[in-house]
Amino acid sequence: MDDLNHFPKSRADVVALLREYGIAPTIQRIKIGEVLFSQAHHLSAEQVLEKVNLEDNQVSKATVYNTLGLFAKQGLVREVIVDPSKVFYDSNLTKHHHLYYSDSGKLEDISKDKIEISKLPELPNDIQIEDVDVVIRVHRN
Amino acid sequence: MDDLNHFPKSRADVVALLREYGIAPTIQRIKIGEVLFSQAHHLSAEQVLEKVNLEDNQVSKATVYNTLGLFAKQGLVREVIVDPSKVFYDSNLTKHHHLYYSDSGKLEDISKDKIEISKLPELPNDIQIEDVDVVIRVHRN
DNA sequence: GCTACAAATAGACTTCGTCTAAATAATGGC
DNA sequence: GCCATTATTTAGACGAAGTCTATTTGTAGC
Repeated sequence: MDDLNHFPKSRADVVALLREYGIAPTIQRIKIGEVLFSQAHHLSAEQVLEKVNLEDNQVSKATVYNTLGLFAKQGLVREVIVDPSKVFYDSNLTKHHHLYYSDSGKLEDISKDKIEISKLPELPNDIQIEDVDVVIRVHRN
Repeated sequence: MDDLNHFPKSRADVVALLREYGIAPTIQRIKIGEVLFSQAHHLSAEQVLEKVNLEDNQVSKATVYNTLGLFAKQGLVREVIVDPSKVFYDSNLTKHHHLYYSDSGKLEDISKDKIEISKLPELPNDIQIEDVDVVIRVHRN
């Protein structure tokens, strides 16, 4: 598999990425993908909606929400739940953790090698782990 | 300091707890405290509102939200942000982590000794760490 | 071009949470 | 105790994020 985390991605890259994750590439999905994968960042659904419709109203709210949900389900983006008021969609496909500024609402990545979890609990067999999220909540003095 | 985590707490216990955390014990705050500290659990604001007003309408919505916010600010309860649709208030005062079932929305505690974080990133001096939250997101097969 | 299914749409609606302005305690000074 | 001041509570309007429904549009196979 090629490097999944080069940014920005061309339209063709986005189409390939969608296919790779089993998602039929429609015009709207490609557009949303281009917004997400233009760089490694964290966008709320509302921000995606806004960015997608900068020129003209082209993608509806329902489609943005549906598409982000689909992307997340297929593992193409990661839902980051740190802000009580909205979900962030993270286009960084590599494993990593998060630093959240509760005063400003800003969200930053922490690379995987900066945090080490040396012990995890045992879980029943019928339970699937989706993710182990580490969030360091901070604020400025 | 006495054991902060015996449940259930009497009315007098709740009053003492509020005082200990610098919160003036009003009728409404005591009532909300009694609901929270009747056991170690995770309640949403709406659930607290409902439980507090089982008999009669006694505490308003605004007061419940204000009070939970105040309790959290003073460190009396912990806000747990794992569910995209609502905040949970955790009455377990000891350090611990969380197991979240994304299918059912159920939230469980994981005791501190089951997870070991052996390395954390260095952060600038002007930044205060509020919390290091570890959430294991799982679902049933 | 038909048929059948997948995807997108507008806009109403729900839910959680916040805000405002007014009423009701509680507190300190005397 | 009485007044002035401050803290707390309240009802209900409001806002933001996200969901739902019914309809329309697009697409694939034939």
